[in-house]
Order: sequence, then structure tokens, then C-alpha cells
Amino acid sequence: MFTLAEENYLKTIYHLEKDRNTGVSTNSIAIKLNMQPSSVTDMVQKLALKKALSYQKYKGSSLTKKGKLIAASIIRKHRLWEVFLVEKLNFQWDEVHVIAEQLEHIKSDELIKRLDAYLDHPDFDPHGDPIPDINGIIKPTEKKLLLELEKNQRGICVGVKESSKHFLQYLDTRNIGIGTTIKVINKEDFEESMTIQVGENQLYITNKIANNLYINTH
Amino acid sequence: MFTLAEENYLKTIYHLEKDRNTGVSTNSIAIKLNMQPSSVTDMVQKLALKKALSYQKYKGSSLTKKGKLIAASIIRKHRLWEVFLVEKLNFQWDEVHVIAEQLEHIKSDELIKRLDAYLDHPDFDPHGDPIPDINGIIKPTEKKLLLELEKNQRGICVGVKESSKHFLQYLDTRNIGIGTTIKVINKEDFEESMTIQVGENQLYITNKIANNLYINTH
DNA sequence: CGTTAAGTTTAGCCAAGACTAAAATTTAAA
DNA sequence: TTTAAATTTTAGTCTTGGCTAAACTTAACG
Repeated sequence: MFTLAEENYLKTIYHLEKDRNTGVSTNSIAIKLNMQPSSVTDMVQKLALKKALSYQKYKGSSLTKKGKLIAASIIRKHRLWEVFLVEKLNFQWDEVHVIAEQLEHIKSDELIKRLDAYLDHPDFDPHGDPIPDINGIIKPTEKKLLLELEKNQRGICVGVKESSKHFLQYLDTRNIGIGTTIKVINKEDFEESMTIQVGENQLYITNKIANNLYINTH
Repeated sequence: MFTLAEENYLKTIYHLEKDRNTGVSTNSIAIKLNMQPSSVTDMVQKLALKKALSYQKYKGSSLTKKGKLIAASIIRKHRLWEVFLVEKLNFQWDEVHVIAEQLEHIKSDELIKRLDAYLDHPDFDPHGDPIPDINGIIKPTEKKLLLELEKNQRGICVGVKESSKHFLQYLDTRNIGIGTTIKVINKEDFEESMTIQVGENQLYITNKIANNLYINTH
């Protein structure tokens, strides 16, 4: 069994490992968790003993199959609870993350099984992130960054890369959400900003925004 | 702010204080929490410093207004989650306690506010126990033990005194639940056992059962 | 290719919350 | 009312999961 602290480490390492495909550095974990590197060293050594990750001094950490499964199950729980909070309790999508960070540690397989069924087996959370299945498998989805679309291409917003409260609220005020159809009207290649069509309105967005919206062009 | 361990102490002391109206003994807390008395002494001294209870060496502990409010809010959360688990996720009433013991510590006033509304502001949990309101107030209800009913009296089952898994499962197999109408057919005053009518069937029950069922005779 | 900077680990410390063993107090019994 | 038993507290220890400071590796630059 894993403690709350251990679960948080595993989840963090899982997310870090997804991007870079090398071992995850002690420092990067420390930064994500807002902790001192020395604390991280202690914990990854402990997790290595528990066979949740492999670790070599000065070489970073990498989750084992076991560690990945645990991390994926926590992420599964997190995202299912987020769906519950938004769909059933009518929270806004920018309010649910903090609460889900607590709920994800509730231990009951039966609870999650029933919650999943109650929510009708959702595939994505309210931010468009995929929900791992019970075996930790995430269905691969074809999605591009809005940035990558060409002039006159259109697609449906299926997710956000960064889900900070500020960014989500920015999107809300512009009426952009999961499922919104977006069309590229014009692209300034130099600075990578663009003008897009959202519903009736045309909207100028910076490269920072375009770089954080996932679009499915099918 | 109170830690998980502190919250569990406050909840336990609240329940103990409800019955006996003297200060709660260190030993009784230790027994309820399955801990050593010395651990309890440490903690109640800490809780006294935090003004959640008043404590005098060798004299036991008694919750302050502040302590009572916190305890009641945890019990409120516990019971609301139990309603959720039974009503929405279709758990049996004997399966929900352990899960609710975890959920009761999730910290978010907004979450509980919305959960309460989502469940349509229930007054009782699935075992018939009253749900404290947001100010920690529990509506007084008139209910008797089945044991206290006379021959030919009838009433509605509104709760159970003890809610062990075994007892709840016993009731399930006899089709007795919250809302069930029960009529006393015969009473053996000597041993305090009785024959009762439940739906179509007559049923012989021991004094142990009759002493653990709450009935509203109106 | 050596020196310095950045990253990492070790060693030692701390608080929370549990424990055991022993001392102190209260209660109950003789 | 004195003594024995039960309860409670104190003192000291342990584990978890943090921390700082110092030592050690690795990487990177001139």
C-alpha cells in the first residue's frame, strides 16, 4: 500500500516522464512538488525499495510497470472526480482541480467502479484530458495544437495543455470550451499569433494561447 | 485548521459526550480509537491548546463550542456522503461507512454545499441518523426503541442504534429497512423478545434486535 | 582539459502522531 | 482509612516526511 505522499510523488513522476522520455531528474520532481531536492532523493530511494520506480544515484528516476499502474489509477480517479464535480455538481472547470487532488486519494476500488458507471464511463475529463482505463491504458487521440493549424483549417477544441485557473477563465470569457469549433482566419507566421473564428465572433489570439489549445481536425 | 488525526479525535469525543453528559475519559477515547491512553493524553492536551476542548489532568475532556462545531461538520460530511453513496451509487447501507470515513475529511465548503443541494438537502443518512445542519444543529426527533413498544402498537422504522455490518445484513435479509412499518404482535416481557409483523410476514426477534431498532410511532 | 557551476546526495535535525514503560493520581475494596 | 487496583500522565523512543548545510558528482565553459 502507498501513502498519500508516495502517491503524489508517483503521479508527479508519471506526468514528467510522459514528456521527456529519459529518466526524470530529482530537481524537476522537486520543482513540481515545491520541495527541496534532498527530500525528493529520500523519497525516490524509498519508492525504489518498494519497486515502484528504478533509480540510480545521479541518474534520475523512472517508473516501473507497478509504479505506472499506481500513478495511472490516481490520475484516473482524479479525472473521474473532476467529471463528477462539473457534470453533477455544476462546478466550473477551473474550480475542480484542487478538490480532485484530495478526492483522488480515496481508497476504494468499488467506489471508483461505481462512480465511473454513474458518469457513464467518460473518456475525457472536463479539460479534455483522457481518463486512463482500469488497466492504466490511455487511448491515443489525434490532436494538434491550435498553433499547428493552417489558415482556413477548422477543428474542434478537445483540450487544454495548461489548465491554470487564469487560462481557463480567459477561455470562458471568450466562449471557448471543450467542443467549441474554431476556424483559423489568419495567421501571422512571424510572431505565431492568429485570428480565429469562434461562433459568430472573430478573435485575435497570441501564440501563448494558440500553443495551449488542443484541436481535433479529424 | 485541523489535521486528519485531530478531526478523528474531535468526532470521537463528540459521539462519546453525546451519551454520558460528564467529561469524556481518556480511556474511553483510547478504546474507541483503538489507541493507547498515553497517545490520547498527548492529543487532548494539544486540542486543549487549540481551544477545541477543555481538559483538566485526570478529569477528562469536554468539547468547546468550537470543537463541537468542527465535530458536527465532520459528521455532517460523513452522513451526506453516505446518502450519496447509497442514493446515487447504489451501495448497500452496510457498505458505506468505511468509505465515508475517508470522504468526511475532504476540505471544501463549496463541495459540501453543492453535494447537499444535489442530494436535495436530506435530513437523515441511510441508517436513519440525523444530518447536522451547517451550524452543527441536529433537529431533535421523537423515536423509541422497538423494545419500548407495547403489544399491538405499530410504527415506522426510522433508524438503527448500532450499525455494524452484521446487524444491517440481518435486517436486510428480514426486509427491514428505514421506512418499514413494524407492528408488535406479541411481547415476552420476561426475556424482552417479541413477535412482530413486517409486511406479510410475522417474525420472532430477540431483545438484542429490539434494543437496536428505532421506531417512530408518531 | 581543468576548473567552476549546476545538480544531487548525505548527514543531521525537526514536528506530528503513534508507541512502551514507569510514575503519579484517583477510585474502589477490604 | 488504608491499601490495592484502575486510570491517567510523563518521559523517552520510533517512523514518516519534511528541512538545511555540507559534501560529492556530473556537466559545461574557457
